[in-house]
Amino acid sequence: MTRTVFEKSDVIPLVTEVFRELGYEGASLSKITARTRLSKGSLYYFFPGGKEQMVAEILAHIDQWFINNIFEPLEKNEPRAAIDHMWREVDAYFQSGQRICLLGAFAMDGTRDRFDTVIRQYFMRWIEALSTALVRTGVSKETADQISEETVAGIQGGLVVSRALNDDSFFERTLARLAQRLSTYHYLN
Amino acid sequence: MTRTVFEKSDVIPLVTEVFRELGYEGASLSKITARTRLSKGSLYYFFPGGKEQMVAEILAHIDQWFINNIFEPLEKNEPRAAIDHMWREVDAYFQSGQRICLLGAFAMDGTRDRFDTVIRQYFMRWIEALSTALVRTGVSKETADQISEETVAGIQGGLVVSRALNDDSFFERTLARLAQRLSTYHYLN
DNA sequence: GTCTATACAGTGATAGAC
DNA sequence: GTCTATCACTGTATAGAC
Repeated sequence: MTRTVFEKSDVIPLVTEVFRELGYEGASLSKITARTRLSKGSLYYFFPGGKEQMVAEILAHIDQWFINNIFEPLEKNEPRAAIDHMWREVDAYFQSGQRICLLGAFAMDGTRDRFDTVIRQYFMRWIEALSTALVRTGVSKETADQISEETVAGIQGGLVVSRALNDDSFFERTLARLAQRLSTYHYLN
Repeated sequence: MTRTVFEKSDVIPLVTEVFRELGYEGASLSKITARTRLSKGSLYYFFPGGKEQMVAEILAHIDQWFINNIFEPLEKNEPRAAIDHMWREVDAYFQSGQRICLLGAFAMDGTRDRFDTVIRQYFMRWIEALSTALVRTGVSKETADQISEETVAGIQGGLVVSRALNDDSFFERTLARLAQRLSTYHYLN
């Protein structure tokens, strides 16, 4: 009889996948226990606040990952390199479209109201960080804002349609087109 | 004491709004009865198959609306006029971003598996209908497919981010940019 | 075609043993 | 830090009166 002992940092990725697959309301405690192999007791040990706390911590965790791996590089590093880096990270993170964006998905249903602030901040910072990088390549603020909005929305749309069609190649093509278009702006400068 | 008597065609739009706001799992029968002012008894009279049947009929209804108002015009009418018409209808239908796309939202969670076929067909037909119209303006098949994928994904992404930011103007800007970009293709021909 | 009453499974959450 | 047992409540669905 094996007994696995976890700490919270092990648990979060496990629970995250369940919410990603089933959504906030769809991820019932029994579904979560079944898929994580953790009992309700253990779950409430880590998250005394229940589902709401789980998701709050999951979203904070995802947000932090994007800050570290995408937003801050865009804000601070050499902009063209940071943009290239963003495309690689985005493709890897979303597993070529097989993984959805939890913050985007939660924006679409009643869950949004609960996690309003994190969701808004995440998208605002992504758009602003990308715009900042573009401005540093010499693109005008107005153009940079426009193309950043278009790019971030394009990624989300790619995830939606790719999943709707059940076709990973759709997401790949979308990323390639967006990256191509973005580069036509910053290569000019 | 007033008593309102409905037929199914009256009920579907009412129920649709509830699923749009709350998602499949979030829209419990008690939430639906509260918001539509119809009792469970009445609901099961119209939809003996329960929630699953409700959503199946809702999605079929939405799909049919898009076929009549957007897809068939794109496939049959003068292409540039049909594309202009599409932009107006899309903006009106999604109420400038305040209304989400149910088929897109359902693609993002566990609901997708239940309504797999309708969801896939809807997006495939939209992309193909738009591509067909573009080809008829003289754009090459390859370019038309590309720009159609980009446009449909862009609309979905606009809805996601607009709602995430809680900012209708984001959706409006997204539509304007996509329409502008699309026109640069078919105006050339 | 409307409704209320009811069944009973599944829900989030807690207590307490190990 | 793990678990099972149990709680009150909400979930979907049905029956039957009007």
